[in-house]
Amino acid sequence: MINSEAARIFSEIAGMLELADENPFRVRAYRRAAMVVEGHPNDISKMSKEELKEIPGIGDDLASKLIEIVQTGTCQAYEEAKKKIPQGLSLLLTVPGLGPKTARAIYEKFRIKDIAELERLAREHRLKGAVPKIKEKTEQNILRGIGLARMGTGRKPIGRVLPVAADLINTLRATAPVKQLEIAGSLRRWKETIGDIDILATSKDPRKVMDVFTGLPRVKQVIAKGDTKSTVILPDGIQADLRVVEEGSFGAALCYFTGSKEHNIRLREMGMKKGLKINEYGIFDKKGEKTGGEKEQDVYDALGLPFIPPEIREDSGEIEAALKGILPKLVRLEDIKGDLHAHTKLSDGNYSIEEIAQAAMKKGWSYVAITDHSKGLGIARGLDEERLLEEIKQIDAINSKLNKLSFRVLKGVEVNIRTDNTLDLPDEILSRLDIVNASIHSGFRQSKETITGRITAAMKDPFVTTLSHPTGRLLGEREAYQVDMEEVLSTALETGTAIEINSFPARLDLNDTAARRAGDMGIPIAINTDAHILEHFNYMAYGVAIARRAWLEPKNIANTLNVKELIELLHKKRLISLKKS
DNA sequence: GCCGTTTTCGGCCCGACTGTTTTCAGTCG
Repeated sequence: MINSEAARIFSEIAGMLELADENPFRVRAYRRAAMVVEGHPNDISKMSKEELKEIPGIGDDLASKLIEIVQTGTCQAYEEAKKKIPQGLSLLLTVPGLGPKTARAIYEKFRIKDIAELERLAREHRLKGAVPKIKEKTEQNILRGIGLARMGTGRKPIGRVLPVAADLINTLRATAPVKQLEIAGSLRRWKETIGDIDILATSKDPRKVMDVFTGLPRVKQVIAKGDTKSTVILPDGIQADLRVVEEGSFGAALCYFTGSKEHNIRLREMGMKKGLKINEYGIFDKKGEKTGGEKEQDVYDALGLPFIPPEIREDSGEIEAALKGILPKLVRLEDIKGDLHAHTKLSDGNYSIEEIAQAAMKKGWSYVAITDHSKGLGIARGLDEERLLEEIKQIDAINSKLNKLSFRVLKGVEVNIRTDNTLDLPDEILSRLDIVNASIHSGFRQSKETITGRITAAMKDPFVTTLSHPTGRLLGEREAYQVDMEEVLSTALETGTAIEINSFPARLDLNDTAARRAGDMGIPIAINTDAHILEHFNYMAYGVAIARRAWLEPKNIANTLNVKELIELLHKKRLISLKKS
């Protein structure tokens, strides 16, 4: 995706300008541009200069640079900055706790080539004394920063962080003298990866809360401990911040610490124009009198805005929509009526069709699709024609038993898209199924054209109802395969094929930006769990969160429909192809 | 570098914590 590439270039330019001691506001302009380009729902390579300039934070100059990047893959300013700033110096910035000032001071003295060299210098205490303002403690901090960087304190998939955070919240609620306690930060916004856990609390005894927090047995390291704010490292290198505020400030602080930073800056700027000062302590009028801040809604009320759900606080149009009163009515977990992607023990799942049906009913759903793998996926004991026909019979039998319960098991398959563009099972079998999820499980390294060709060919099959995990990525494990998302989406629209948001925490595929694009185009989205064991049905919350981040409403989501409407929608393409032939 | 019914120039969010300092700079969020 060219957007993330352009964002990377801008972000690197920002870092290099900072090292060159450039105007900090110029640095900020590049940083802001990097974020808005990264999060922009449209493909920038398809936008004109005028359209680019419409994006907040992109002016004449940066619009030209974006065009340059689209056309040449890089831009003059980036290449020149790279020539000016030595690589060793840029590398220093990757160490947490080392900022531009210190990095430059160290570099000027030692001309470091890599991090290993920095580590050696710090370990041998050769920084202390040689570089101003570096003493023992700073050397230790540098070594710790290097360690953290190696451990990967980078962003982690939300699926790994959320359970840790939930556990932490429960413990604090039980053991610390807190009144209110909430998760804030990117976790509250359900970003797909999380940098650290932000927790906000109110308490009559903040110091005691700090003591309890930093003293928890699971805390591996205390990075900072103050009267109202502390930072610790938990197992797996997960960082957690806890902050205690006054009760009257809780709402303002919750808003502030939920972010995003860009969203907050917009709110503060709007406040300034109204003569209000908004910070984490509250809302203050011209005289400096506090006018609110106990509830999060106070902040939005002061600005004349409706409440904006945390998932869309990214300054990607939500403030404009709120001003116009056209915020989306985001889909909720309780809007979901069923799951269209689940595996039984006939392929690589662990439970029977009946057990899955029972678990789905317990969730309050009215249908579940059984979609075992097809034969090509030998490793998952994929089903051939014969075994699939047998499974269909079983489902028919179970449905006749369930008839009275107004619950339906849908007959389905997750059919492999083979490397030669064909599907793993013939149409005559697929035509007997309610749900046909097509997906790629091989040839991940093929060219963009080849993969895109395989996917679009599959969607042109009249019996394929859904494209599953469209990019094949596994967060933190495997990159997405190369695929022309724009072409995939337009083919989905033309053929009437739904696209999946796979809720598996390591997948979250489609991601939020692509899903938003798909929703804008009017493509039906299926939020599926891809369950292999019964507990996986709980992952639906992750998929719904991605859909919310993508601004999707119930009407965008196929599995908010009842079973009759659902089948009508997904089988429309079958009827059209019948008429043609 | 961006942005503007107060401005086309002069602003740009701002507070907590740490470490090296005797009053503050650097980093982070």
